[in-house]
Amino acid sequence: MKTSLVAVDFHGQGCADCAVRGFSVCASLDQFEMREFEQLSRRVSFASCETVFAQEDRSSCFYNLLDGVMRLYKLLPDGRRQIVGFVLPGDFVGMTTEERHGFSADAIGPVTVCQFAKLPFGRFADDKPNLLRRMNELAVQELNQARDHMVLLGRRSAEEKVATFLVGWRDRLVELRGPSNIVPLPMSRQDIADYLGLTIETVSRTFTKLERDGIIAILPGGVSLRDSARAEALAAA
Amino acid sequence: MKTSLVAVDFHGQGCADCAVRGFSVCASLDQFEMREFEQLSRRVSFASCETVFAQEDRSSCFYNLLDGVMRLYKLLPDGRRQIVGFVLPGDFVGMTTEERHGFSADAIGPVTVCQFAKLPFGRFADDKPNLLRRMNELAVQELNQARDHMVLLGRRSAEEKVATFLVGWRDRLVELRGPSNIVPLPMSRQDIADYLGLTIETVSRTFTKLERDGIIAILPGGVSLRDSARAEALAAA
DNA sequence: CGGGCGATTGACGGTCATCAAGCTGTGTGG
DNA sequence: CCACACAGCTTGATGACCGTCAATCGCCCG
Repeated sequence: MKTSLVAVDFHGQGCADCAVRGFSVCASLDQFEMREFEQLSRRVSFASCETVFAQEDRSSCFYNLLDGVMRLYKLLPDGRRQIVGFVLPGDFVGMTTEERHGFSADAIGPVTVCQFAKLPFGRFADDKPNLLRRMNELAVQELNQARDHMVLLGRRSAEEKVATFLVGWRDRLVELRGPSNIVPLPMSRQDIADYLGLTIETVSRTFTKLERDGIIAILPGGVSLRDSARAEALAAA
Repeated sequence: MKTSLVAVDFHGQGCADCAVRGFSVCASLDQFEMREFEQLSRRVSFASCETVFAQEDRSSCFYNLLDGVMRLYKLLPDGRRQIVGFVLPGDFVGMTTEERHGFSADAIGPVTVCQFAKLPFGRFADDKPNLLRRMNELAVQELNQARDHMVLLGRRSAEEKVATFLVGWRDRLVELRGPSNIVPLPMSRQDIADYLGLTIETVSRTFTKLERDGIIAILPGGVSLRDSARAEALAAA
């Protein structure tokens, strides 16, 4: 939970060769805007488990994940934790008009982000309807995911929760890296539990049940979807 | 669940005297933009329990609630329901870039909305950064609420859920109608249960428990927060 | 080899869901 | 005015699912 930076590059090393150029916010910018935008950004790396920002921090920056995985979570005063999302490369994080973030973000494994100071970013975006529309699009998309997750948390059984998570996580990785039924799980069982509103023991038991039923195979660092049709059925149910 | 319109007024009867003028999307518009905007909108009323739009409908309109209360919900194929939010006057609903809404909205009691066709609205907004920013603001606000609700659904006990709901609902009504610890509850127990991820029986039992403990008094059509400090403590916990 | 951490498994219990009455208030019709 | 019906809510009895507590396993790394 230290928050020291591990590496800093002022003004990135060019957006042109950025891995997430095509599908993040910046996709909405033209060549010239891009050049200007580049000046606002800064590449920053974090080591595994470092906190990128915390719930109570003043929200002075936005982040665009370039590499690695992050978890976003909220803590109750007594320490209960709810993970509200996992972040993959290309995802835009921290957008808010509030004074403080309202949730924390930390690195699951080493992470590189593209960081923007909120104020100059705001000034830059102010007269760029295409960028504003793109940000709207992203916010609405996240809102839809959030609502889907509410259904999961409020109305689904442990088995459905785990299956839904695995299928959803696979689908996100497929978008990013191409089709495969091998699903790497960089996050811990505790993270999965806190994402699904379960305990670590229930997650573990459910994994083994799914394995016994021939739906998945548990591998070191992930699972394989042996019977993705049945997994998807559980997820849809 | 009929969806017939009850009353229609083409081009509203003026935004100038609109009850929610001050705090909805339109707050970001100047006099001249407003005049143009007025032409895009249309006042529509719905009777109690009518569906304003359904999950699978093509998302052709946005809505601004003028009067009444609505519930937004998602249904699983087997009929389980999760209410993802209650809508009060001034709230903006239906914003999406997707083809279909993804959730349903229906009236709890009679309702009046200000309706916009998506396409002309989009064209109108396209070159109005102030409006786009305002929409961003609203989307981000909703996203924050959604995340708070995830914590509630995933990590809180029945008693905390109910207390949090009552306090939160009171606070929203206070914003709208001024301070009071009388909390009208236009929605049914079933609605509350589906919002909190509980059953109707658990909600009912929890209400009576809170009453026995002197925290609330159950009134016809609502409750009174007798000991709002303790209610808030439960909600914060 | 031994320490340590994360994951798994087992035994047990509590919270909340389920099933089933009963209650209350409101509207209807005689 | 009362009987009746009906819908929404409350209450009770029971049990399942999942949380809790605790022991063990497996693996990595010193």
